Amino acid sequence: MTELDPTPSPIPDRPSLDGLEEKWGQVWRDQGTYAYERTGERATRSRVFSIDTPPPTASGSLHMGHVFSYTHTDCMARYKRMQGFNVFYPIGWDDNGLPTEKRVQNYYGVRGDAHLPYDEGFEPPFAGTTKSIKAADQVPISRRNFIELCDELTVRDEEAFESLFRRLGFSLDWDISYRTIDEHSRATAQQAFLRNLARGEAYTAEAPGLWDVTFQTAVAQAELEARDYPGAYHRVAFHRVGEGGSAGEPVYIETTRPELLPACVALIAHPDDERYQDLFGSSVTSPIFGVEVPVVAHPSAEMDKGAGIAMCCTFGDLTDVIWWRELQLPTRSVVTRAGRIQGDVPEWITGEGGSAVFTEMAGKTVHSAREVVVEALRASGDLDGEPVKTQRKANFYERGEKPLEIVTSRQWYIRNGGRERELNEALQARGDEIDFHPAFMRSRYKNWVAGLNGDWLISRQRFFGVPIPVWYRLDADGQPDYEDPIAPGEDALPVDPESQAPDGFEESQRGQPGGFVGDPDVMDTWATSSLTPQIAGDWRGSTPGTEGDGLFEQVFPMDMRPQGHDIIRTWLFATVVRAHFEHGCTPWTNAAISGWILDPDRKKMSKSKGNVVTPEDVVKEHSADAVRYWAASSRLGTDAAYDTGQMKVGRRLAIKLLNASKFALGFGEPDLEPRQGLASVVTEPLDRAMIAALLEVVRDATSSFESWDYTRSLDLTETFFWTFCDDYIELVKERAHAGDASARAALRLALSVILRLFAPFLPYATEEVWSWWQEGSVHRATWPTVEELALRETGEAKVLAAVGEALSHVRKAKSDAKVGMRSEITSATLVAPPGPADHVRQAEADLRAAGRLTGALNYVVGEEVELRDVELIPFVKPPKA
RNA sequence: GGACGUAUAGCUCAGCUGGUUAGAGCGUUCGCUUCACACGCGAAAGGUCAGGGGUUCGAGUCCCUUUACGUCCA
Repeated sequence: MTELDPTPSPIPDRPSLDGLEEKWGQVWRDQGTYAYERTGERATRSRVFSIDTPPPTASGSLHMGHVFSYTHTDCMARYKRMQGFNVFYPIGWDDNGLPTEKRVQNYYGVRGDAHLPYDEGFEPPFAGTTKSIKAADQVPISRRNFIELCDELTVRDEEAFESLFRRLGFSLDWDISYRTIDEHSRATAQQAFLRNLARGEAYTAEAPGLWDVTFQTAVAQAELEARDYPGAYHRVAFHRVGEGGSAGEPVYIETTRPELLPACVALIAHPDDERYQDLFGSSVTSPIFGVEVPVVAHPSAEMDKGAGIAMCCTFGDLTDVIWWRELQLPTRSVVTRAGRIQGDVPEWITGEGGSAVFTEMAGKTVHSAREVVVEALRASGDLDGEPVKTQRKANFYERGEKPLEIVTSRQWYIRNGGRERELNEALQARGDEIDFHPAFMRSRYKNWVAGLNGDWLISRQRFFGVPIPVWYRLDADGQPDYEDPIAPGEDALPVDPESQAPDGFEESQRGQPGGFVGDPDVMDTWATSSLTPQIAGDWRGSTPGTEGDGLFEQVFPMDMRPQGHDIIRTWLFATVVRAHFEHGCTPWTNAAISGWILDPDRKKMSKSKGNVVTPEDVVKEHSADAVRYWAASSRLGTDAAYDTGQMKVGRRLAIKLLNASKFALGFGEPDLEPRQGLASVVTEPLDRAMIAALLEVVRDATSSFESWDYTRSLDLTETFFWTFCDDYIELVKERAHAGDASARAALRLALSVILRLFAPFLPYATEEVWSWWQEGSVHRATWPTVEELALRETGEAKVLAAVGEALSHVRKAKSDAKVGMRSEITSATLVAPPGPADHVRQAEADLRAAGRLTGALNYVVGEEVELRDVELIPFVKPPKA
């Protein structure tokens, strides 16, 4: 438990938010205020609230979206902590993968090249000193040098995040941290993979797949982005095989990719299409290249699009892959992994004319090759009309700039229900076991799972990632045996198959016939980050010094997964897949989905639009409590505008809390018998009424938090607080000043509760005020309960409301008369229904004091409350002495 | 084309299972140096609840439909 701060802080003369972040940040850090208790009676599943914190991409830029969603999580974490839970709130960094590689390339001006040897004393040409560098100017360095730079830069990037997160007061346990590239994460990811492999959930296959030519890596379905891409329809003539093999009647197809003509393996039309009935089963020849291909029927051909008949190439798009697989067509690839046409004339092109055109295309990019083919089609008369420009949808890697090609390669997959109905249904059903907040986010999950059309491709041909932990035996000819990979033992993890030899082999046998090779690939980032509960919770039980403390059983399945809705298809789904296979359950019971931050024009904030603000500056300008207030004012699942106005409101609220607290405490303590509770001396009707109203707030604010609606909790507390300041304090200040125990006790009782209700949202201001008169941290105090507000005689909340309304009419009278509030009212008549009138009478003395009603106050029964026949003496400021 | 969401005051948003005269904050206007706060206090103006239809004694709220916007998937 937290030790008390030994130095009491006196109430300052002029309370301020300045310096609170430094002051309390240090105290929380020193005292371990938010430390998870790994041992002891609270270290048990039922008393733990565990959070699967999103590991930010350290190489990415800090933006308001981080502030937004992490604040949401922190409010829940703080509430649960005050509810008595032992909160497991780790911090992780997602630093492996392509984003880091790209940043390292640009920052240092280098490029990884697996063929180069390690250079021990390598100094990069730049260090953040260049804005952008062309690929050609990047210095090629070895894989190991490259990884060293990745490590170096991510650590630096993480410091910037940590500094911001600490300043915002996120109650993370900084001692429980991981990086998705560190040894523990690599071992965990490899162990999970090897278990998937052993159970048959991971497999390798040689298959056509999406390939990014820029990054030279395979890409998964979840990383696709369909974008508009300019293209042109080319109407091209194929020919029926005529008498004696001569070119017969033309059959026109329309294609946006004529350069793939040499890769054509069939023409496809819909089986019901009247126009092509007589062609099905026959063959046609391709123009220029003269390759004979069959005309076949397939239901996914679109009758109403173009000519209704399409050419199937290996491979132009994902439809080609489906046709190729389902119709068992041959493979005739011509595009290489570099995105260029292969050099040799393929064996299926035999004619002289065709070979000549192909030779001209060889080595060219697909774009240039297209021009060659179009020119040849024009010359041969097989291009009908001119190309018609169009906008087509093309698949892009989400980080890439060129459309993806489809190439055949050997890759690793994890089953995810994209090819098996039963598994798909089981994973959809997992979605029903998770409470999504808001609930409609579940349909995003289900839509995605239901629409999967392939397994999860996890291998990447990159550098900075977790290596796929297997080796392959080489036969006598030096050919690898992919069917029976060699796996390391779990105790040996993590391994790097590129630098370590498998058991039973010597390093000298690497690449030798009869020896072995290591798998050169790394796993996709998601293949590691899908294991954040296992990594943070130490599933392997291998964190040094903590072996066997049973942490995983304390925290798993976790209570909460916070994240954005854009990564439901990736991070959320992938995590479910891993837990489903490994643990047979969902990884968490709740998924809290935050929205996005839009700029004030309702556009998504992004660097390219130049509308990004840096969170550090925002926090410095408005204060952490203010920025948190803005974030907490948006409910889960809703996008929010970046709104400095709302931050100013939060700042004013925090300052008001300081000032009002100082004032309320300044009246002094009530006289109490030893061990007498504050509640026992709250006897005046108005004081009891205020406590009764507060009791309702406690009840509703608590149930709101329980239903994950922290925004409502904040709103209820805030609304009460303003009434407390504007009406209640105004009404009782004279009585409290005079020493009345009921008022003084009520003020302190209410303040204690209000501070705790605000604590999850405004951790700095509440902690500051708490320190003026209470022991320990407000953040380890217990969440307020209805019981602690139980008075000897229960109050009637309506009394405060009625007196407040009467006071409001008094103010209006003065405001209408344009006189100051200090003006005295010598006579007035209050019109009110009997109920409210009676309520006002119960606290008439307080009303008189606050409203400076010195003379007669008459009551008249009426439907509407109003103040009539007001006689007042305008207050005149006495001349300065 | 499909799924999900949104539409309430000039702006940002509440309004939960249908029930007085639709609320808040910001902004605007007017006023007040009230012994915690001018980063303050008080007051006021401001809405055909996107359009249409239906259910109901009663609809911002439920149903149907149209429109617009957003996100995701084809």
